[in-house]
Amino acid sequence: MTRVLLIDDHDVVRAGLRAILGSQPEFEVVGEATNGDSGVRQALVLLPDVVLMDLSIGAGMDGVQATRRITAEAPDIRVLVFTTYDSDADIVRVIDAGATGYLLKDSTPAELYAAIRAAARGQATLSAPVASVLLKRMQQPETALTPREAEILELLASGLSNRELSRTLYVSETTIKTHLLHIYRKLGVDTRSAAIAEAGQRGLTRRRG
Amino acid sequence: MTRVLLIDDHDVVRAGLRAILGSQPEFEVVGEATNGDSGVRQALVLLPDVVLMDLSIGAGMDGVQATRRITAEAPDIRVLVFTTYDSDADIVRVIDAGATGYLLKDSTPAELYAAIRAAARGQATLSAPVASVLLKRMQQPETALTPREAEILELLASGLSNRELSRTLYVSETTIKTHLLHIYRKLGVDTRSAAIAEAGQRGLTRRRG
DNA sequence: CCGTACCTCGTCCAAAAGGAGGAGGTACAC
DNA sequence: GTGTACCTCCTCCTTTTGGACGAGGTACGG
Repeated sequence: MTRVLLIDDHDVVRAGLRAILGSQPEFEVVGEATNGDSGVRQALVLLPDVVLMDLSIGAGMDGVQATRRITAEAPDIRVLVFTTYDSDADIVRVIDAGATGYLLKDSTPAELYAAIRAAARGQATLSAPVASVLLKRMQQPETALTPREAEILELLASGLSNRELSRTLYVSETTIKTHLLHIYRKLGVDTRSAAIAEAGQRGLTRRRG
Repeated sequence: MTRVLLIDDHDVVRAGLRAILGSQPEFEVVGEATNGDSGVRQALVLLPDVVLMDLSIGAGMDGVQATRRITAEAPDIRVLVFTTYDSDADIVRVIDAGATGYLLKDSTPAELYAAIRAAARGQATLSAPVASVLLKRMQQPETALTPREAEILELLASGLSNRELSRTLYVSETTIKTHLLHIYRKLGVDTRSAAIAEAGQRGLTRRRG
């Protein structure tokens, strides 16, 4: 029996996961949470085998932070990211945060079962589009953004100035400028506008809402 | 009994909707489709009271086109858009295509029931964030971009500098700057980065090949 | 221990962009 | 004709970015 904790702020998605996992005797949904704080708390109390984590869980602690907390404080819990976007930046950051796998929400039930089983055994699973993003990145290592750079690019793409970036991330404007220059080189551009456009092309942006 | 057709390419979402609607005797899920073509065909055959339509249903006919087809050929069917994004452009386009309502996927079951009941009676429903987008737009009609401004914003969003814009459009940099200032005021921003981000949010950008 | 990658911060300078204000031209509706 | 909306261009000024250095700190694997 594999014990699963759901962290997702969409009622419909949680209901779907309950229905799909409930139809298989090998899985048991032991808890649900709709935000990062509650999710982390429940994970540490319930100690599930696998956490199914949505990355876009709204206000407060986001999915990446929640993943980091859980894997840091309870290394035996496997965090399987289950989300809508294949944002390049998110993948890098959440895997860096300790996630065991990354599934897109258009996965079939069979893929979901397999991924949870694999995660419970500690094996990694990536959705095909996600895997291809990472593979492409391996083949062209010079374009690989570091986690920090990916984070900054994502904020950049939401329209922040250097000053706003520095205050958001609690570092100096100089640091922001340095990161941006590195990002520009890796993206092959020389203005922030082109970097934002390129980020959009590469699907590195996050939608609001 | 309200007969509902689901059009969504996510297994998990369809399972969730089945579970949530199935718990209420007033609703019956009479069919499911995972793409626009199949969805339109089923709608015209099954003649449900309400279609729950995801806008991002991948390749082929998209959600807006499918909505237009269904409402054009079977005006008695109410199309309730049920999707993740509150993209400004999508909302306007799909309502123009004849959708009766627009719900975000983070709606609660109660909101979903109410919206389907309302749609079955022909009444419109909009999620709060969606309604606020439309209201804001109604209240500030001066935010409409002129054709020239829209053209410049689109080029801007591809990363061009003022000089590149001026050369592309055969006008002076001064002219570009003037247009940009007008665009900034209409978009409520004061930097090109924020304007690009805003353009992305409003779906005003074009993807290059 | 050493090398490497990453994140951080600094200076100095040049280029680009933002902002205010004015202004001439066309096209079109009333 | 008058008014309005739009596109075009100008000057003068401040602020922001981009670019080219260097450099200290941490973390990690060989």
